[in-house]
Amino acid sequence: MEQTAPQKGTVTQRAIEQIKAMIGEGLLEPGQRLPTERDLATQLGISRSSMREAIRALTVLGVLEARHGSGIYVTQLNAGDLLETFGVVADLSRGARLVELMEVRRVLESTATALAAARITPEQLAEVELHLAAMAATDDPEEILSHDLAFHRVIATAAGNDTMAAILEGLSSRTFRARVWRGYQEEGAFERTGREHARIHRALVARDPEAARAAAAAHVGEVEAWMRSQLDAEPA
Amino acid sequence: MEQTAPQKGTVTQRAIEQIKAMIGEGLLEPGQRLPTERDLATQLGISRSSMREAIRALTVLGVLEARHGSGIYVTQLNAGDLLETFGVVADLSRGARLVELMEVRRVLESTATALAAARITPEQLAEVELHLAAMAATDDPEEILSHDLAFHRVIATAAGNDTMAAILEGLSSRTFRARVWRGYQEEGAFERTGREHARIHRALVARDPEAARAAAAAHVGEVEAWMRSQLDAEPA
DNA sequence: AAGCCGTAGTGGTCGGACCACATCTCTGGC
DNA sequence: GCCAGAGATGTGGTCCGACCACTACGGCTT
Repeated sequence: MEQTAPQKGTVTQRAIEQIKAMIGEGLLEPGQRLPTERDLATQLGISRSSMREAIRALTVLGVLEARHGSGIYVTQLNAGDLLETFGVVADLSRGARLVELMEVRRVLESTATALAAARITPEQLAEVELHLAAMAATDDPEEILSHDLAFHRVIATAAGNDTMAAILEGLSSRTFRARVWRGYQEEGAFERTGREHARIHRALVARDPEAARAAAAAHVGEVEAWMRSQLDAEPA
Repeated sequence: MEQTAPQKGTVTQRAIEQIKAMIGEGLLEPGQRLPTERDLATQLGISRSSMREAIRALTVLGVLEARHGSGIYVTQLNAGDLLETFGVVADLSRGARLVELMEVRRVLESTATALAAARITPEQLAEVELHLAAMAATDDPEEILSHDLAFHRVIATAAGNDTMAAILEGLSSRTFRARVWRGYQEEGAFERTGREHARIHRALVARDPEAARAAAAAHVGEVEAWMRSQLDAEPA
């Protein structure tokens, strides 16, 4: 009697764990192509349907990538691939957790900005200035939001920690930011964010990590404080 | 001609987005029971197989929960539920990204410990001391690891930011920590971590946030530095 | 030699059948 | 009358087989 699978959980869950384990043990390298769904199902002794569910699960986690007509591949397992799901959290959060997320962002963003102050390259600094100018040149909220995101993305990248940058990216996902901004910008917070961005930029130019940390913390803290007030106003 | 679905992406992906949107718009409350798989499939005009893949995807993301024989439910959407996937990232990361993750953990853990110093309750402090004593009382690595995790978990909880605590939890997932410790503890780092824990505890007792921040940063920083050296030693 | 086109192979979708489990209902005995 | 047990019902879990949509490759045509 061969009892290779000790019957724990659903077969799909088992398949997920097994594939994860294969990757963890290095049996499957990033970018590598997996056997076909049909073969995988046979190998693990389950039906193709169940195997497909397992693959779909690992796909949304950013571990696998399915290309129609071609095959299933292991992703590069970059921080960005794996942390994409972080955006889901931000999009589904409301009320108190939004504030908590902003607190996390404040901590990480200020650290990232401080690191960037020490490490940013002239090219990256030029890019920062480009987005800064673009924000000042228009009053289209959509465009401003777009450059705002890019502004912080460049800085996060310049910090040199891809993982941290990926997390911050998730905490700034488009729908998330759009939701916050909707009410925020209507209170004349436009020019203030402009000043704050300028202050961050000055700190980067001066290569002053502490000033950069303070400026970034204040910048995110402003939004955080506003959200806190909103939360108190209508605790629904 | 009704073209409700403008044909973008796979039907499964569309189903995932639609359910996510329903939750985002508040049509589905946390804890609420969804229609049956069969009904949902009919409503969205897709097959049950595809719907099941969508449900499975949202299940691994911690958004939905399927109970065999009972139904499908929206989770409480707690930070813990949604950020459980964060552990996957930690488990699948190697080499440089491990160091990056530790850097993120250092930043968040030091902040959380600082917050805890200001907010921790006597009960929580007693729990901290309990794990501290337990770690000193045994030399079984498994048990020490267990209490080490609990030690930091209590502190993270005491910080009052569930989201931050959930992220730190993911960054300390059992398999992740076990992998790091395997080589780490063999270098006489046992007593050092003991001293570091004691230092964190003293800062908490003294309700000194800055001392707590420094102690936590040093604690995580030690491991981080060790990992960096390992990375340089064998850049494979 | 270059481009076209057919074909085999792959993931994507579908429908149906059956199983395992949870829950409620109805029955029977106490 | 009440409670425990057996049954019926409905649910998610698994499997199968078929077909569609797309990609990639190779041979064919020009």
